[in-house]
Amino acid sequence: LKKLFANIALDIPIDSIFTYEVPDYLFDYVSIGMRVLVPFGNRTLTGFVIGLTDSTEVQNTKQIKSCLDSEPVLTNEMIKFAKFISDYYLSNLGEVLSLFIPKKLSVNSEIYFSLTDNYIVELNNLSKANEVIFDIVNVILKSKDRRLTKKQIENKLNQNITYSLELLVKKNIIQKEKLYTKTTQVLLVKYIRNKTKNLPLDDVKKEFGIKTLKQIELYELLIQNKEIELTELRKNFQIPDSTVKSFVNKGIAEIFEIKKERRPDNLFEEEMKLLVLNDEQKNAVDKISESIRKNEFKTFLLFGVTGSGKTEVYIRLLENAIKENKQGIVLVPEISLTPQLIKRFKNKFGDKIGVIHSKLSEGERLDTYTGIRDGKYDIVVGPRSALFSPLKNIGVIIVDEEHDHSYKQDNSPFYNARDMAIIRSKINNGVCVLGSATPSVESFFNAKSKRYELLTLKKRATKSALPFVKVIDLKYKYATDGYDFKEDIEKLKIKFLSKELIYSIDRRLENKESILLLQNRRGYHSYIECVSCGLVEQCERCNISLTYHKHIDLLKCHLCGFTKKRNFNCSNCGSSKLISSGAGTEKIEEEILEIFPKAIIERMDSDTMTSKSKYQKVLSDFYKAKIDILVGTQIISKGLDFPNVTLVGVVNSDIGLLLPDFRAAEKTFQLLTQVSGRSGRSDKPGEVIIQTKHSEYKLFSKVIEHDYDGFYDYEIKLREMGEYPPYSRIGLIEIKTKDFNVCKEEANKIYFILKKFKYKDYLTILTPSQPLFSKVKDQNRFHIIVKSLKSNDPSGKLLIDSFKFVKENYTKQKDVKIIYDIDCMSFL
DNA sequence: AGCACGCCGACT
DNA sequence: GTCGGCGTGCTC
Repeated sequence: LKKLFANIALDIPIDSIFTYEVPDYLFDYVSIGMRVLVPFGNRTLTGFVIGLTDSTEVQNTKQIKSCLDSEPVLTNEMIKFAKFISDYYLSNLGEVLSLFIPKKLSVNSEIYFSLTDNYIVELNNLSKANEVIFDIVNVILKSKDRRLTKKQIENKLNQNITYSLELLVKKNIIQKEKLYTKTTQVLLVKYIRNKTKNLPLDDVKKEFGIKTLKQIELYELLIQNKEIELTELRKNFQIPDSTVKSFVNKGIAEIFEIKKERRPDNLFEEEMKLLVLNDEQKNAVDKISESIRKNEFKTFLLFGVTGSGKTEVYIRLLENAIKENKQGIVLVPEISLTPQLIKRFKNKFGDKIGVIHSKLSEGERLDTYTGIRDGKYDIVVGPRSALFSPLKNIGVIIVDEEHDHSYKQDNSPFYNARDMAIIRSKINNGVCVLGSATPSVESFFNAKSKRYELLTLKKRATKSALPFVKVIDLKYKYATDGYDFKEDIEKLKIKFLSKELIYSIDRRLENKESILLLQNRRGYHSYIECVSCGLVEQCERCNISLTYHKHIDLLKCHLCGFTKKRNFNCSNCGSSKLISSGAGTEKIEEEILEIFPKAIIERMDSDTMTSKSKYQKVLSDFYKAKIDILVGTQIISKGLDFPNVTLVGVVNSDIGLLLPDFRAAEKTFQLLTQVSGRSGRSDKPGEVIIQTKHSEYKLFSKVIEHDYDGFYDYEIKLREMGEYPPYSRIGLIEIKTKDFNVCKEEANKIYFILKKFKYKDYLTILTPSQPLFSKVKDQNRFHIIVKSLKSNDPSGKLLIDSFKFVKENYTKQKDVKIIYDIDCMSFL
């Protein structure tokens, strides 16, 4: 008798594929790309079928329990793509494959504990019962379905209960049951319709004996409408359920269900503008569209200054792709996934576009997913996760703001969606378009070396000029004395705003123009220092000072979220002489309000933008010029297009500039250029005022001149000298554990394993070091950085193999966490 | 990652 | 003997 085996990838952190036997009844049913339920230890897990064979070396294979899909949810293309990611980023294949499927669609088993029917009797029989036993019984009794998992009980009682639980099971007081996790379901909406072939009311009265007012009302409604939603009957027509029920019982009407798609609504309104492309835009659209038409894999770098109309180019490209019966993905950084951008795409593509973002409900997520899979949408817009959309015929993948660091996932799998967009395009013989006003040094290097085709948009689409940028060095801020103010601001204790900036704000307010103020730091004061002993209040769990947040009157850790009350005396020496320094958005908002008490000011940072609607409201109000000044973190720097903004102020551009990161200058240049681009987008000329204490840095003069090329030329030389990307790949191994010495020891062990790697001489392996945040959430951290020159190792294979070598040879100690991060973005 | 199993030590 | 805390090793 012939047997069939399936290779199954599971979403668990084990680097292995498992082999299961396919039972007879699934023989003709199971195929590659389907999800199946498999027994795993004493659990049941959802796995992906990635291969079928008729023989196996594996002994004692178990059988697949059931098949979850009637047709594959993963295509060969997706599996191939996932294999690449799994190999490149050293992550488990099942973990990568699960990126293609909404989490809540996976079925897993969970063991629940509930009370037996005669638990009271058995409890009394118990020779000696301790407190824990009663606690467990009580907790289960109080729970919703009278059943809980072990973890849930442990969380409620705050103690380990393994033994007592097993004892209770043995004594027949508690029983175990295996239940499956609930998956998100399709939404079915109930409708009612006439069953009497629209008999006139009088006949129905006679035949079915209806008489009450509500019944007559309902019948009239049924004649007027083919079908009505039940909730509508209740809400809009006040017809009670009992009336509906009586109709069903009498056979006058019937109830049926229709699948309803949950679509998130969009509050932002913007008129649809008819835009004519300029020559540069037209050229870009033509060139890229041609490659799309020819099924030619190619990567383009669309380098367009802020306001040059990149979005319009994207829209035309997608239009052309649809004409060729192809589909497209648009990746955007999460924070620029604004209602404004979505609205623009929706104006153009209407119902053909699916939007994904982090604030979708589970139901909305599922419906968007099935919509994409069933071919309802041709375009998907979303953050990095949208790269895994189940489109069948991808012609183009667009990565907007390709330089943005949010494309890199900061937990496993550590993929960079920008780089993987290129890979997925290649697999699909499609085109990848990287767009930015401030391309990453890596991408621009690739364009210059002809790996990508460079397309440049130098002109602003609206013909408005680029804003006038001025850098003010706060070391010499009194040089700007002599302005004539209506109120004497000398009397106010203004610490963070230069007179020049204040003066400009004043002018804009007078002209009823809007102002954007960037302060890339949350909170009120960044730290509190004791004058007597110099102690800075630190987080108890992290190696970072605490930030004071005035609106909640608490000190907050920006790494772990820990909060504590503010002390008025130094916790070290007891001195009451404490000084606060450094300003966050809260403090800036307050200073502005002191100077301009009549101005309408909103603050936008992750503390205030707690909900989607709040975010939409502020944006919408700012667009309609109901807000004069918007103060915010980098959340405000990208993608927003507000015609009334004529002044952008950067309160402190040194935040981030002085960090020990080879990309610090690049990041600052990008942030300043991006935020500058928000100014003067319509006919009114824009102005930008940048405050710094380090105007001697090269990047400032390049921001003033809007000279990306100049900045690049300067920066690329530093990269070459330091053997940094794009000349090399950087891999990071992070070792995390509670105990400092253990952490150091393990880091050294791994370092010495790396030193035994066969091709170690081709790599630069740096000795283990403590990162800037050497402790986070009570975990000490060590970093080992490995650089691999692309001239030696073009595909990165050597670097990846060296990490694989560590994985194979390092035996993990308990509680030590190891992270392998290829092409890491940050070393902090 | 879970989970079982088994060893050990503390406490009646 | 009872109870709870870990460490170890396995999962097709």
